[in-house]
Amino acid sequence: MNGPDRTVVEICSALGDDTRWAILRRLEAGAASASALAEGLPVTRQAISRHLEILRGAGLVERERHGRELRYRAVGTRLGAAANQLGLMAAAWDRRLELLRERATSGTEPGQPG
Amino acid sequence: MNGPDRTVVEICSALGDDTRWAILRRLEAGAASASALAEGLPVTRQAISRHLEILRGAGLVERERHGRELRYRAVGTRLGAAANQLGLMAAAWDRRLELLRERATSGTEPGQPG
DNA sequence: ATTTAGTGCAATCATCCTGTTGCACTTCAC
DNA sequence: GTGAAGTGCAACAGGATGATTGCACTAAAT
Repeated sequence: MNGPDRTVVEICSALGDDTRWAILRRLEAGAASASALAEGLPVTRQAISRHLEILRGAGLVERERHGRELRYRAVGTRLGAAANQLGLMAAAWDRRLELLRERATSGTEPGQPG
Repeated sequence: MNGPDRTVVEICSALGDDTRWAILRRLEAGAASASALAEGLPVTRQAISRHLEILRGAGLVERERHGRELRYRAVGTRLGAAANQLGLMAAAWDRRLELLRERATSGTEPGQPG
């Protein structure tokens, strides 16, 4: 658990917005174009298009031409990897806390290194 | 996979910032106060204090009095739950894509519902 | 060729976020 | 009590972000 991948920060940043979650929820029901998404959300097509670019940059979404429209679909690969990494990190944090408690029980004070 | 928990969005938002990652990385090496953290990071103590409040609001960090100082430590419980949820979501997305490919192979076009 | 649907790009605006400085308050040490 | 360390709160500046409008471009349908 050295440092967080750049990708993870990017994914988290992308998932830190309500509108983007709304978009992803729509995409869970099937691929859709920016215009189609705009008809069900309280923002303009251009705003959604921008959000989709961010999601695509984070690897959460891919697009595909279908005639004159671009259909976006949610892709789980990157998100799965990020989730795994976060899970490991969380486990490490909890493990650390357990170790501290064990040492506390054995009477040794675990001061700050540095 | 109905909708994302409010907590997950908050956690993602909290993890979408580089300074906060830097703080968490420090906390992985041991609990520390805002002032102590400020000595190793290129931002002021007040800025760090604000970040710590955000991390605390997301449940990624807890604090504890030690004399006149407040020591913060990373807690994995919430993050673990969020990671799990994200992992399930990612798996669902990939599963959806597989289903589409299966149907495509059997000749049926999976148009958009709606 | 004209119309229509879908998209992209640029400029603009309001808002939020991050970081700063400055000051007041508490608490430990002397 | 005095000084120093640690913290909290408030006001402010700068930059990033989310959303809008307006216009131009491409591709399918008539």
